[in-house]
Amino acid sequence: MRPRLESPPDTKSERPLGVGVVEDNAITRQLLLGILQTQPGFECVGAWSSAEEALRAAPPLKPDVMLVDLELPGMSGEDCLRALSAILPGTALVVLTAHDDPKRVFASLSAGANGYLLKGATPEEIASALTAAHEGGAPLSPAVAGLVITAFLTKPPTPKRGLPLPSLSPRERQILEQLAQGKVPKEAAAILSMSYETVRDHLKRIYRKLHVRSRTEAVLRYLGAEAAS
Amino acid sequence: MRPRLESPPDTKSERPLGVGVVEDNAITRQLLLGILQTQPGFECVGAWSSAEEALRAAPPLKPDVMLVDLELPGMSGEDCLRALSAILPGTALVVLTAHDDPKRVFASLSAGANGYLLKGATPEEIASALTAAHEGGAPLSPAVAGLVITAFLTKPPTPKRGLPLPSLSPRERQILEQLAQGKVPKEAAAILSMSYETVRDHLKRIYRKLHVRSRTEAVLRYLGAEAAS
DNA sequence: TGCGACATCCCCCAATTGCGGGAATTGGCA
DNA sequence: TGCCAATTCCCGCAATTGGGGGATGTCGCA
Repeated sequence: MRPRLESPPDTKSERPLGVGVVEDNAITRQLLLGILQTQPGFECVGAWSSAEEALRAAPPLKPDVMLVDLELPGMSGEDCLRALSAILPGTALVVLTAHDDPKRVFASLSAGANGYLLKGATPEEIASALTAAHEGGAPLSPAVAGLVITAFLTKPPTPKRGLPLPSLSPRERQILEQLAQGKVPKEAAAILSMSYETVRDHLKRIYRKLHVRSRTEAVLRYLGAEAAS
Repeated sequence: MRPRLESPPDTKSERPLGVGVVEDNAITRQLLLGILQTQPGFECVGAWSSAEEALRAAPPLKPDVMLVDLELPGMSGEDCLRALSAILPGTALVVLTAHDDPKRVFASLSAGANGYLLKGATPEEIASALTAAHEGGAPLSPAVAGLVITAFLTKPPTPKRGLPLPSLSPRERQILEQLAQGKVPKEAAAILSMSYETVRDHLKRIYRKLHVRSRTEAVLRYLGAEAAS
């Protein structure tokens, strides 16, 4: 699990929030520093261009909040988050990245991120996100929150797949797996980075091999349900 | 998965967002209307003081977004959300309430809410939340997002779905049952002795109620709810 | 007596799906 | 080296699907 910031705010109000920044792009880093100076109530205690540097220098500074980019050279952003949350349990971690890839979002959140913002957030949004994170909240960009909610509401199907499913090639299995997640062929194509036509092609073969004639039936077979026919 | 809000923004950046408000407290309602007038790009198409009134008057107005309070006289806010999302599938629903009770948050989200704001949000936050919701995002107040994330990360095995197929009429269940057996709509119609058109008609309603957009997804939801217990 | 929920059926339309071809590439394997 | 399975993509076509309207009839409730 993940310790969502044990130490609530208690100290709030007066003293400015100590913020640490981990961002490899110099331009962006400067931009963030500028925002922190502009928005009232923040004080940048440090800015680093790599996870390694931040891990070395941040601990003694004990920032209240850290803004972490995910695209870092060397150690990955997720590993950086994991390490930071272990070393600085009282520090809120807010991811700021251009990606809204579900994988990275979930990886970051389970690595200890308290918030997740997409680049494009306004200075005001970044500021209130930092404050909210420090106060125990989880500031998420709407697009990211949508992913989390969807994932949250989409859990029912007992994941006991991996059953027999004879003669299905690995690629065919991957596609079936997506359909079993409720995706439509077009989405599956995008997710697996292949042409929509190719997915349709694999589907033809899947149907023949499983002796079914619709997506729904194929998924039922895949989930091990006993579909009549 | 809910495939939150299928219809992305048709890209209508110019036209102001049509907003509907459901809030029983007159003071708060006026306050919201004032905010909508102050913030650029919004146009209030209606404000109602109860779920019943909103359900009666809103449909023909087809608001782009609706701000819904949870504390309503008569029909509960959650039921109101469920009904609205069924009747106005293209309308984004944003909850605005003082409660951050996990139960209500989850009930609202699985009832079809696209966003969830806590009272105390600033006019700017409300405005950007409405826009984000209309664009397919899920604006959540940080405190609410924290609940969702925690719930998401704290449930490896039994997810515990929201509700066991909310408000499906008996006939609708029979049809879903057939589809879950692998039948195609035509066969289901024959088995249940009704017109193919009627089955299609029920399907439309089932999709709306379950927030899905394909037979496969509906069956997955059905099976997931069955596996409950 | 009117209203709302349910159920039944119909029409239309655009998009998707299922299914039949064809074709090129890759990597084993005999 | 030739064959084959797996993958990738495209074209076309008929049927199905998802969604938008309507319209009718029953039933229970106010």
